[in-house]
Amino acid sequence: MRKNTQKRQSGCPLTFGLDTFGDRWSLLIIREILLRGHNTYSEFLAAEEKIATNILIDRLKHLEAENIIEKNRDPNNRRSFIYTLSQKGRDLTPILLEIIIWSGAYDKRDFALHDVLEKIKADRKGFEASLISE
Amino acid sequence: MRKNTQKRQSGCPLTFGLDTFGDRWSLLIIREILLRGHNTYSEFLAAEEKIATNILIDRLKHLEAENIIEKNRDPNNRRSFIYTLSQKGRDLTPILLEIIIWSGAYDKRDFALHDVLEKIKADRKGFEASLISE
DNA sequence: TCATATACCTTGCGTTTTGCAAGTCTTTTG
DNA sequence: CAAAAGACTTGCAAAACGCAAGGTATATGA
Repeated sequence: MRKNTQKRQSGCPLTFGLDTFGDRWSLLIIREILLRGHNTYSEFLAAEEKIATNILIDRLKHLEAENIIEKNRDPNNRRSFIYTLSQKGRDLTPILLEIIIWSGAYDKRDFALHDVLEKIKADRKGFEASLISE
Repeated sequence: MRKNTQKRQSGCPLTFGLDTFGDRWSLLIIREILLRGHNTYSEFLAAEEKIATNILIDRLKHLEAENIIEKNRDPNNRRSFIYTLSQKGRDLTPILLEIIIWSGAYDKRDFALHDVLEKIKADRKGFEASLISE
């Protein structure tokens, strides 16, 4: 497991953000929870980007340590855990939406989350508020 | 140099963004240009995060290949090159500002870019527009 | 109750990326 | 014309990543 991905302690808020969630996987996990309603380890594993199990568990632990996600037992299935976003995690919504908007403008292929982009275009503030408030 | 940091081709706009600028250094280079008016290799090297020379040149080439920055000779000093943001690069402004806002809320230490955060709080839209338009 | 499946991890190992130090090449300056 | 400035390049060790193969609980169906 990565050694806590050394924080650079530069005192810049951009650096702080990048050190906290700025790796190749953290925001994808947050996407799964925030925009797809996925909440379990196995749902995250099934995402189209195919995260490796050791990386996934490392990022889940890291995000939990940063108080961005919370881990609780599933009351209906004792094998399973439910990962949810904290307020700190939900407050990442504007960042995710801005990345989606930017990519929507410059990626001329694709489209997953097409519905999300449509919702953003239709009512950015309302959609954002619905995600941020619990 | 990294092998073009394989794009995951998942068709998700979030993935597209992360593949394009979502590493530990790209946004810091963009910060230097966008928020600090720094435009040269040696200015980037002098940033407080202490990027290594091989990583810096790799990211500059990558961002140039992605048409996010442009490289031109300094007309006043033929040793030097001037890196500037393209429109595509300036359009990353909202993402940077949202990260700064989030970190401003959750990083209870210190502060570089304190002036930037103040400007955002005072007039988010106006400040953002001034950065995005050339 | 016993085999099988589900869900969440851990471990080992080879590959890739990063970080550091040192060196090169060209242009400018005193 | 020697020294400095500016932009890289190279080599090597350390860290992070990615894959495949376990391992440990809990549930489920015969």
